[in-house]
Amino acid sequence: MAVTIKQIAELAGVSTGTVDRALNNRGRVNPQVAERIKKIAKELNYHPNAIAKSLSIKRHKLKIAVILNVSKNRFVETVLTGVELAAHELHAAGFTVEVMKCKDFDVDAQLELIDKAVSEGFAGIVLIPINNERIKARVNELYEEDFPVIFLTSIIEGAKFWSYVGCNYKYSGQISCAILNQITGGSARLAVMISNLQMWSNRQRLLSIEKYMNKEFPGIKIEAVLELSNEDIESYLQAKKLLDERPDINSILYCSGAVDGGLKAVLEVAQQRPVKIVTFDFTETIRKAMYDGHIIFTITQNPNEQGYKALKLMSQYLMDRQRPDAQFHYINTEIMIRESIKDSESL
Amino acid sequence: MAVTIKQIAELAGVSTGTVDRALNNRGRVNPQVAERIKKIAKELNYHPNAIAKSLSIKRHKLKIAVILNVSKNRFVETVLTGVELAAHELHAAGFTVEVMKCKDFDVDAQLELIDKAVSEGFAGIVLIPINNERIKARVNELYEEDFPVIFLTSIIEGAKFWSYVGCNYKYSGQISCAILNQITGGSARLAVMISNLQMWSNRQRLLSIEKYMNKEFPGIKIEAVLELSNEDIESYLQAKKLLDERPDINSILYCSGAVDGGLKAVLEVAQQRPVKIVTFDFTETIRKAMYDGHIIFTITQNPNEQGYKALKLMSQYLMDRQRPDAQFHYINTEIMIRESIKDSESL
DNA sequence: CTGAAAGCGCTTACAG
DNA sequence: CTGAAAGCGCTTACAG
Repeated sequence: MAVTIKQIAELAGVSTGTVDRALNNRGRVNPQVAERIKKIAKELNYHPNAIAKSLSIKRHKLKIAVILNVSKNRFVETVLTGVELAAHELHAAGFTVEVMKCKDFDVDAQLELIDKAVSEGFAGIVLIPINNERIKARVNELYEEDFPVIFLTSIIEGAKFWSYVGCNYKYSGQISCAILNQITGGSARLAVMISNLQMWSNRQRLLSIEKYMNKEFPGIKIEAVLELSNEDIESYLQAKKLLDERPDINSILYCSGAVDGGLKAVLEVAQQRPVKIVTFDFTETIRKAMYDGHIIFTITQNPNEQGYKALKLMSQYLMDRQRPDAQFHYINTEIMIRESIKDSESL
Repeated sequence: MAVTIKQIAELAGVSTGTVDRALNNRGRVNPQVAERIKKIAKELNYHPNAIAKSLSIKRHKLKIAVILNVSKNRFVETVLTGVELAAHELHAAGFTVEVMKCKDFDVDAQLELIDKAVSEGFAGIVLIPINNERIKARVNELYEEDFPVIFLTSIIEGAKFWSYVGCNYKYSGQISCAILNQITGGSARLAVMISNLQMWSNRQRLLSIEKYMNKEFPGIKIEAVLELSNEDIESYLQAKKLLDERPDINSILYCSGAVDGGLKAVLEVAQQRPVKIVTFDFTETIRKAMYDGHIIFTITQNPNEQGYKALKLMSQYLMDRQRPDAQFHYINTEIMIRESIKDSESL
């Protein structure tokens, strides 16, 4: 059987409590003794039993806050599914998870929720951050206080944080270029439609697309980049206007899966003239359009897995009281085609 | 906090031991008392704490056998990675996992390993089964004895088993058709190359491809179906011969990712004439050919996740002493393009 | 700075 | 058929 702290305690001639304190750097132990204990643990190749750890930690009732924006955002809704699944599992290990919602881009509301979480004794925050200086400042403060914050889905540039869990925007952008290249035969007039470019995630993706398309697929010309409103009607009008004014555009990379309005306009235009469409994400609207054959490929970033992973990671931090090595935790980008839908439903 | 057996015991006026016996149908408890306990548990919406369960079960040292064939099969090697990861995690919960390897299609060897696992007191078997009557008979016996067997990757038709963990061959076949349709523009002369058709998995996939292609993409004609040897040189010669004899074939669905020989012949021919290639699985050879642009898409079935899931499922059976509802546990089929490679490496 | 003891929730010999 | 008790491995008040 595996090595236990009891064995280490016997070998070191101390109690298990002391071993625990030494191995977990809890202080209140003679440095020399700690040294000896650590050495023995290393020699024996000791690995703590995570299950026992969880069970034991139950008494302390650690609380985790998940702060996110949710105004009709279908993407975030799916993130929440994963959050809830993880919350359920973590419950057995003694964690309490509270989801705190605020409106999109409402900086004051997000700041308030952060302060609330801290003052109410939450042990860590999982955050879909608004890219804003005030929030950045607050997050940096927390970092200095050693308060764990995990950025989910997006980050604030220049901010200090424990981890990022989300999509690798660089590669998902490249994948979308390659797919578009395939279905257009390497030559097309392209419009890229994307959400709020204030968000790091959207800017990353756009940058990646522009750069990679130019370099690898020069036959595909980016004729227009449209920053869509987060609002359905507004984005519908924006997209409609562009496509009406530019009849030469014959392919679209729709990067704002969460916003239905613009997509509606795109699908309408596709009825009138041949347009190749590649989207991101997998919403109800996209699913339907794929079934009907209007969207050929969509690229998803597993939002529910992102929510799940972020919470699991936070629980690890809190249990081990230290951050893992990696700061960036990427979630797999997936390519879906009409036929993938049933496959994903059969899981 | 959540409901515990202690609370139930108090309400029912019995000891926790009795509650445990009643709730887990271990017998040795008055039926009426058991009834009452179950009723209380239901009313309180009791859910056992899986973590505590694991920890407690540690003393019993349950053993799980994983029996599979491994003669140079790159697919199975990846399955093993997942098996090992799960084995590592299960170790903390008191399970011991032993991997028993036998040669491809060696029925006697597989039977022997099954008997060995049973006689040596293993609690369950995860099996990549050979599609054979004698093995089927043995597996059915085990089923009658309530000995848990999980089929991994493939099944034996007509056999009785607890669960299947693997790919949904029907949908992965359909996905490959749709991809081929996209990259050929809907018209092609196709050769399908596939491994041993004695295996249920391969037969399923082929059936799905033939049926779906005919129905949805009539412009793509299946000109040849080649059953490849499992052996590199032999399969190389087979594929070479077909492609030399049939210069009209301009697209290939290569379904035997695990066998490199045939693929080598395919890639050689692709140097000489334009051939569109879609493969299954993601081996070193396929990775390289994708980088070089010779293979456009490959379809993977997450072999390591299959190994992982099968073992996790078995541990659940053994802990809960009952099988879950679902018999078929499908693992996600993924579409990969050249640009997906880096993304998957960044995980 | 250190140890003995209780506890997390569940399971199981053992004694009755 | 039933209960009291010990145990899985780790953590933490508490007392010293």
